[in-house]
Amino acid sequence: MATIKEVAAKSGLSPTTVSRVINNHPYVDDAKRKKVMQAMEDLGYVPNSSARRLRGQRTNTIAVIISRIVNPFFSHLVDAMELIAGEKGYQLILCDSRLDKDRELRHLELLKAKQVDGIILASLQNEWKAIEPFTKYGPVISCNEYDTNAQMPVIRCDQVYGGYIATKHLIEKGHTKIAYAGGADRIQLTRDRKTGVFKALKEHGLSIPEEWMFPSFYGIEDGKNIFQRIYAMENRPTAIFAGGDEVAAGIIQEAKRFNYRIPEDLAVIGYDNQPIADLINPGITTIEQPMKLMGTRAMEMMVDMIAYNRKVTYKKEILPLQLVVRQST
Amino acid sequence: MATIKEVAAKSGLSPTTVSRVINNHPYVDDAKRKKVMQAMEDLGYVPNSSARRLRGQRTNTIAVIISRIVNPFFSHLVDAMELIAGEKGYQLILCDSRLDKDRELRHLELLKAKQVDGIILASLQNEWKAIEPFTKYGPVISCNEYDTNAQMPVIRCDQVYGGYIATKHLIEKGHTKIAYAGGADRIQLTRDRKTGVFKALKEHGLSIPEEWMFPSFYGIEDGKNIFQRIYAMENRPTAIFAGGDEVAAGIIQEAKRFNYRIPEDLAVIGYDNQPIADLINPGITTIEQPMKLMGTRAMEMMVDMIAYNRKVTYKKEILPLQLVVRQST
DNA sequence: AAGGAATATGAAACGCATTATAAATCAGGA
DNA sequence: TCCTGATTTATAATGCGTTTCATATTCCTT
Repeated sequence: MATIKEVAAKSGLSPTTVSRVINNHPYVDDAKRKKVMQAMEDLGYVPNSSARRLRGQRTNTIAVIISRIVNPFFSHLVDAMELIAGEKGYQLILCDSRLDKDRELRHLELLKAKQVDGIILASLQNEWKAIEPFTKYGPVISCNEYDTNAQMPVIRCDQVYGGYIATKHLIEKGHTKIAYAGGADRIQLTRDRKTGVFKALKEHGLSIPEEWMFPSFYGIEDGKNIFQRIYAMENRPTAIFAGGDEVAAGIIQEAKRFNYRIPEDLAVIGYDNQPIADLINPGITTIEQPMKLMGTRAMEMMVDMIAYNRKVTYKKEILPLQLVVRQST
Repeated sequence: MATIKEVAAKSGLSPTTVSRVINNHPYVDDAKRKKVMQAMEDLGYVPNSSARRLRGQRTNTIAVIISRIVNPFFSHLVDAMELIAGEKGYQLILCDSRLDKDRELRHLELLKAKQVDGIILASLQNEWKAIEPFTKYGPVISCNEYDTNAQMPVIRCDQVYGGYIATKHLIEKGHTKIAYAGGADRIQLTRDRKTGVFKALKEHGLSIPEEWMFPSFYGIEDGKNIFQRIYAMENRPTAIFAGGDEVAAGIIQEAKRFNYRIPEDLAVIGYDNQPIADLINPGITTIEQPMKLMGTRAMEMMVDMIAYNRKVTYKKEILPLQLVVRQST
């Protein structure tokens, strides 16, 4: 309600001086500083954010685009980002692409309108070609998801390695009949995981028959379906690599319903190490992704890029992945 | 980069006309409208959001304050809000109070600085007295959480009823030795649930010894602790009301580790009907809260209040709760 | 004591789009 | 033909802090 002018009038000083007080500039007489503070207090004055943004060409706001906030993986990622953003004095705009290309692009427009200082992409439905034009309006970095030929900084994990150690673990447990249930192949992250899986298999002279490949499956229901399909087979796998703990959980739940023993009849390995992995019985052996760390680093990097006017040329940061062994394998 | 002036120059018209084109005002010659559109296209012009905010005194941004985004209850709530906000042309700022009073108040400051048009409070760590001063700066409504003597609109569920039907269910299953694990009593929602619990008990001449009251427990770990404490007792309850599915899940997991049979040795009822409730074994009997609906209605109400300049005097909206029976009772 | 740096303050310009006001043009009615 | 009202466009004011520039003091330094 009150403006800087009114504060100036009330304290008998100019708007300039009031502004100096607000922004902790030096060169303000102590007595006058106190007068201004008193006037601000009396009027309940708070600087208008829109005016500051317009003048300062900064919004102190960062957008994060994820694909599904109800996925615990993303909520943990966002949780870490929100914490750091707050510490650094930024607001966080939450944008959910809902796995939709156009929604994702619409959210990127925030940068053009200078409504945010930067965007963290933890959803990557579009190709680099579609995203690249936005990068000239401000910093854009990707987090978790990635695209090798994209020219943007990225914080992610080594998915090839993740697929590799998961499969290696199954092989070491004596399995040779391994099935694969991953996400869509159009996503590089998924492709890389698959590469890791096959790398491990190859090293041991193994492979996966077409019948045991289940692409594009995500949720618990999908997991249940997968088990149904396996159950109907004549030649069944003895182990399965699932590209997510939710899918793994679905497989396990359904398997139990059919009195299939886990891991004796079917070993299941998940991915992400989400809370459910430790909750269901048997616990899911899985690949832990450092979501907190990823969110933290991504936000820190973004804040740095904004501060240094994106002259910082971070390339990429690859965070560690590790196997968490529970009872499902 | 480009401003409205440059567009005006390029199209040989005034900023006013360009503005009219942008805002679809009538009274613009068709030929000129096209010229302007062409110029905007050529320059890749997008109106500066900060300038529009300053001039229009509107931000098209709404903040939602929740207490813990990693709690599936809140992520579903936020998911619904984000969807509606997007449909109505608003951005959503995510604020996590992390169960901290001061953090919550700091987030409320967004309204004073006119950084948002309104705030949805799905976290309520502060008393009405502390929140009330903010309401004169813009619409504030509460969602899920509430405070009966707060003078603000609210979208919530009938928690007394929830506690009542949950407990009634346990009693109908033949239990008389019922324990209670809720949240902090300083939260009205929790107090009301407790009131419902005791109402049902009283109707059957039952009560809960002090020893079986576990206040202020929230997560899975808390649930595990609670079981430990029960297990160490001489006189153990045969059923427990947990104020959240996570706590219920923790209790169940730990109980299983000690070969306690659920529900034979200990019946457990949760609250929220979160995904885990259906995932773990045995499935958790719980009280379903309509999170999607709550989020949707809260956002719709907020948008309406902003549109009608909060002359709308919505009072409160109470949404249905219902018992979902699974195997844990 | 004189010159220069450091300190202190205000007037005015600026960031960028919207809007109020004014003015010009044109159609239709008396 | 003159007047009224609808249509079209432009100039200037506005929203509200921050920053530049100019000016005035005070404090050192040699």
